[in-house]
Amino acid sequence: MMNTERTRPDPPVAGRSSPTLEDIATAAGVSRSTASRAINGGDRVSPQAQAAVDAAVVELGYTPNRAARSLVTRRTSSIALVIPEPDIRIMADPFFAVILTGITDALRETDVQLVLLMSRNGDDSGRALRYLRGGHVDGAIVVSHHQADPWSTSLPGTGLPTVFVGRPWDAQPGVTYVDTDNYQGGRLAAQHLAAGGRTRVGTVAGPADMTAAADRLAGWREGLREAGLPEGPVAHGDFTTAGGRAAALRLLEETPGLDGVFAASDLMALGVIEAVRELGRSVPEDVAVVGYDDHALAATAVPPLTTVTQPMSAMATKACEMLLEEIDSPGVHPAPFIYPAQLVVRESSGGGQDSSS
Amino acid sequence: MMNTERTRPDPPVAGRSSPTLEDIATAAGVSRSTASRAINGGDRVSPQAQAAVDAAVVELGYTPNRAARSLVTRRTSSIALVIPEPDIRIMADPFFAVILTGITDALRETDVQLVLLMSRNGDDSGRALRYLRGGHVDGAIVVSHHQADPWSTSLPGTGLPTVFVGRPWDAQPGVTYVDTDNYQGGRLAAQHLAAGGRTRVGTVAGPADMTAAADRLAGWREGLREAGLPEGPVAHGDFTTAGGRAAALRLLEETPGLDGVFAASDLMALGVIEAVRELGRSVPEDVAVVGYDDHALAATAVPPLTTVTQPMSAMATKACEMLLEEIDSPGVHPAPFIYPAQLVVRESSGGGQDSSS
DNA sequence: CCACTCTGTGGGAGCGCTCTCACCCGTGTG
DNA sequence: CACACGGGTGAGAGCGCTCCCACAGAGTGG
Repeated sequence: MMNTERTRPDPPVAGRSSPTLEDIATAAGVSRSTASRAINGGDRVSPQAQAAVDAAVVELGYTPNRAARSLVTRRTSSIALVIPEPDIRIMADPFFAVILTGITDALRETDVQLVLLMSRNGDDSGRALRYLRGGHVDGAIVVSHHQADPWSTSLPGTGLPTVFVGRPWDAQPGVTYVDTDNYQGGRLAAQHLAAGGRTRVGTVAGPADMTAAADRLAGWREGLREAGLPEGPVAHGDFTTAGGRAAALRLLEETPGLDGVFAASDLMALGVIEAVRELGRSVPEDVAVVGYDDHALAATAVPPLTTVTQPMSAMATKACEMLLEEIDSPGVHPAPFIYPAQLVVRESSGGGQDSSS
Repeated sequence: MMNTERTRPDPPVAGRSSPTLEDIATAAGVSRSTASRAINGGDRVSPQAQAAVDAAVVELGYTPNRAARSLVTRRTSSIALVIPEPDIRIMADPFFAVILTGITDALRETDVQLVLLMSRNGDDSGRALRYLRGGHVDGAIVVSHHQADPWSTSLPGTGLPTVFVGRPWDAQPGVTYVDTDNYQGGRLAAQHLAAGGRTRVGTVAGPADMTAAADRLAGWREGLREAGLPEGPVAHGDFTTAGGRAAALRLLEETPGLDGVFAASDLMALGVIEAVRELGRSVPEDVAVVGYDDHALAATAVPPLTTVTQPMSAMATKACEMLLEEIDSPGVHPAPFIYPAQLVVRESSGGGQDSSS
């Protein structure tokens, strides 16, 4: 009646003394070896033995002790997600939760756990690096790679399977990554603006030290060249709305006659729209705006944002699958996987009659 | 044939054969026992031995094998962050990254790792529960607790140290949690609106199955009562902008004369503002709006949002600290920690001349 | 009929660590 | 001078698991 909670006789901390493999073996009337085989996908196990072990597992509520298993297999059944901390603060909104769900999806059917590794600039990345080297995880997914980050250079050398989300700088052959075709995305934006009759266009690019930003900018320039348009002004933002707004203000001050702006992220595009309005001009009538990401906010923005898709969740899932593959067959380095870029036309570029409002 | 599986001399996967404690001991000229003592905060170790071991550790780049240590100590040096997956998709923006950084801050000086555990509704929470029970982590932080979630009832019984961020339903005495004074926050919102001369007020409450939402609503009602205002209409949203907008439209349809709305989150408040404008009315002139969270977006919204602060990052840090404490001294259950609510007055409620724009 | 293979099984070693225990030295005490 | 005492140390026993190896028995083939 008092529900005495057992007053804690056993291990004071995590994991009240749970049944061991030995217990299972005894209960099933087999040896520890056979029990182990039965539990680990039973090769060379008779149906009776298998059934007995299965029953014992259920009855005793057995969970293999990861530490013990890990000690001998030298596998940890966990992978790390590495994120530079400044990024999470800044890019939190569009990026992070989506990546996480993507990874979780890929991990759902495995028993692999996700360990989060946030690294600050400088010293702290040494800490993270040491952790990764220490064999505490079987592999790593690295996200949001800046030029100054040590990951792309120091991680592949350690032999730790690593997959980058977004092409890292100086990607050595053999380095695995997942990305979208940012170059093509930038090109599509330019083509779209040109096709809409815009002639004085500029761009709010992303941080110059990220490949995604650099590629989008390069593609954008190429697209303009192809369309016979002048290159136009470039301002850099930090992928946030505030940064986009500030960059757009610089752009519009420099080139007041601008009639089209390509922002390298949807959040920045939102900032661009703000800026344009603050200057008493309208979107898309006076200035067409194209974003990037196809973030959830893009469709509901006012006006709805024309944007280039970037299937973040799918990319994360893919990255995770590639990592698991690389872990399972070491030495194999899957080729980079690049998702095609795709333009979603909505009203912010003046080209959309698809959704009325 | 060529690539015969066994040509690989050392562990094929993570953790290329790193030095063991034995290696350190040999290098330092002491026994394994002494090396172990020296490494683990050396009690009863002579200065010379300590120095020799320290030097060996640095020289060989030794990292203790967590699995081996964990096997004998029955500690894993990792904690879980449990998040219901639907939440992360919905509440991603304001919530998640901030909590994560808060936890990371608390963990920075420890060697404790964060394992992410996303649980779907239903079956999957069983999976997560089994993992938590399995002794794979030393403790858990549970976030965004809905009434239907099994955590508050099933986790405390397992003896696994657990801290909730946000008071769980049916919080038993002894259950540890961190929260803000949501009741007081709701009350402040009501008082503020009343003080601003608003008389026909309504609220866009959060999901009825979350304590934070329920408490804010209860506080709001109490505040109205105190101010002598009628209770006014209530609509429920899901904490998102779109949900807030929809709820506000219902509210304004039901009570067209509304001159003040309290939204239980900033995102919903943004949706309320949208809705008000769609109906051709203005904020704050026609309708005053108060949000909740003091999200980054609140300050930069147009108009800047009056809101109640909720120090999410600090709460997460605190929760993590309490968890570590509970892990270190089992049996001790820190009392719930409640942050006070605080109103930040900006322009959306018509009360703010603080920030011009 | 004696090799063999091949399936199913159990014994045992050992992964790298912590922790108990016994031991060796000082030094202090009766 | 014998004794206890306690700081510093090393040997050894596992923690729970996987995996190698040996071995029994049932088929195959020469």
